[in-house]
Amino acid sequence: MALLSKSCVYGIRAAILMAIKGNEEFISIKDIAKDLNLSAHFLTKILQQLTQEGLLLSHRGPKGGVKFSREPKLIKLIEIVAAIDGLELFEECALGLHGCGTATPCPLHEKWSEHKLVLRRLFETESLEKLADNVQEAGLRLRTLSQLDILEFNKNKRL
Amino acid sequence: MALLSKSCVYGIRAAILMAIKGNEEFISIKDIAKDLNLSAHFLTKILQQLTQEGLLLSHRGPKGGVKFSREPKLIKLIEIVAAIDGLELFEECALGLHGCGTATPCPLHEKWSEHKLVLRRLFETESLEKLADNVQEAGLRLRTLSQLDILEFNKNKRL
DNA sequence: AGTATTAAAGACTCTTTTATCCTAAATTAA
DNA sequence: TTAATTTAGGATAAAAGAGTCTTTAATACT
Repeated sequence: MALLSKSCVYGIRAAILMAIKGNEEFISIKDIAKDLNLSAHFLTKILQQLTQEGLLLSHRGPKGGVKFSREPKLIKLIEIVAAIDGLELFEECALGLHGCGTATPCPLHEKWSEHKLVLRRLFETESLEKLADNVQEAGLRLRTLSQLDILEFNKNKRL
Repeated sequence: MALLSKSCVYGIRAAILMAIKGNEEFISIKDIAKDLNLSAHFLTKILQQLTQEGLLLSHRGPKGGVKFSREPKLIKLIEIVAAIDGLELFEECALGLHGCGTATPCPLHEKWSEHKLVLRRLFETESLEKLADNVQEAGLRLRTLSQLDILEFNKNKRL
């Protein structure tokens, strides 16, 4: 099991890339998909969810694409997660017990509910702009690396 | 997305129940399944994985069942998780980027790798015996609650 | 020896997630 | 108005996860 679904991490990667490109004009989903090496159709579906949640504005036709409805500075990672995976991760019992809570806790309840808060705080704290800055300043990555990419990286120390 | 797969939480619940029952004799999987309100066949598959990993001993035939290969005191939660879900959760990049690491980090790498350690520690710290004690001392729960169960609980403050 | 019991193992089904493909609708620009 | 571009949306397919069912193998007890 991973922490986040694939759809969710694709959505996050796309959002960070969009934040890097600024939020002046609409950015075509096809271009984002090409940059991230993802299926454009699939990414379209994922970003549609962000549009429906009001996180993105979309525009059809030539010069169309998507852009954030607010400054990326103000958008926190948890908003992307909430729109795609939901907040279950930050709210549910680790043992999946429905009635788990202070009144009727599971044996992990106390430890896990403490931990959930920390995890949630992490996602609430990171803004897209900050993550975008990380990427640019430190030359961080958004794409998975193929063997070829790794060779390339070793030469240029950058992707 | 949940933190752990259903198989994994079923395995954990079963293991805690087994720890509560002590580790003297083989316990029949059917009985465990009945107690936890799970499908016996499905639980058999899950516990098979724990047997194959050497966490459990199994025995066929009358008076057969499963028991821990070591004292439940010595078995940590993370061993169950490792056997069923694997350690991916505690080792992988939050954005699912394969080459992510100190050399070629993703924008979340630093924060998440710090956090992964804390999460891992949580699962490494909790022993089955301790969780079993929690359940017994505080009257905690291992089953999901039906509406009927909740009424029952409100009467007796215990399940 | 025979029978009942129990885990192991495999076939199979159902659901969800992931992914692809095609068509429709909106929009721009010539 | 026509053509090109781009998101929206639905149909479909493939893969993984969740769950059921049947058969087989081992074992204990009579």
